[in-house]
Amino acid sequence: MATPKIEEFTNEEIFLADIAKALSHPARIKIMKLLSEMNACVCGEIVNLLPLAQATVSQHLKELKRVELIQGDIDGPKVCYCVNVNTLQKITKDFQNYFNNLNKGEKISCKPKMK
Amino acid sequence: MATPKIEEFTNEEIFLADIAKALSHPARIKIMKLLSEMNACVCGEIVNLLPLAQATVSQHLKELKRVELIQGDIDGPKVCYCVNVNTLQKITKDFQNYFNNLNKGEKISCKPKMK
DNA sequence: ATCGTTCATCGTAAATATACGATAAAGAAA
DNA sequence: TTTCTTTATCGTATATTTACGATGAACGAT
Repeated sequence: MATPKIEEFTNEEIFLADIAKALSHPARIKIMKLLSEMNACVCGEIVNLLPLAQATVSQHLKELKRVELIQGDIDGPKVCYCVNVNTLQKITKDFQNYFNNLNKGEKISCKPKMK
Repeated sequence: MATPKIEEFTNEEIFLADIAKALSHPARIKIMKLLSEMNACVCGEIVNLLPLAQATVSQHLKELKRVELIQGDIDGPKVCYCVNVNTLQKITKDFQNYFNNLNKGEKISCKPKMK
């Protein structure tokens, strides 16, 4: 046993996984797209653009807010959502980095007889 | 109700979400990193580099295999895993595209008085 | 043939995620 | 005020995920 069993994940690994989790549902992928196309959008409009009930969409918005990918601005009885530009730029950079590093490997694949 | 309720998600939305799901756990983020750094790696080595039991790691490897981010080559009693370069290149491009489009918006944030 | 190693799968427990109707809260409109 | 609209939250059902020990299958070594 040359390599000692590792004890924890790094903060970076946890962070990237958490962002990936926030984007791991088609509804949330779409909400991000919608908000960036429309710059901002009230909740009700988003609900109409998704094949889901209002309560469910509200949950998905909450998950995106959790990682600060979006923010909501209360506007009378409505809530206007928009992309959080700071977070978006950070994760864009972080994932570009991550993918770039993944692509750096020598790409010597094992024999391709897949299990 | 100007916008008719949408019925389904697009294949692209489903695909991106599915890849994000495959990367939504620190162990799987790390496995991809390890495999790309080492080019290839037998399962047992991966188990030693993660704070998880062998059965659990095997499950995570299965999830990465499901979306074809990695492949396994049976080598006697061992299994040698490596990154699937084709898939990696595809998703790198797809996510770069997705993030680029997200960043294209006019970035007029709603008033930042958050909920 | 038997044994040890390696890894996937099974069984299972606990936690988390997804979905929706119902309700509550908050403001606009009457 | 009363009512309507909008949205978050509650309650709840179901499904999926995560984790691990135990077992089984495949192979190399003895």
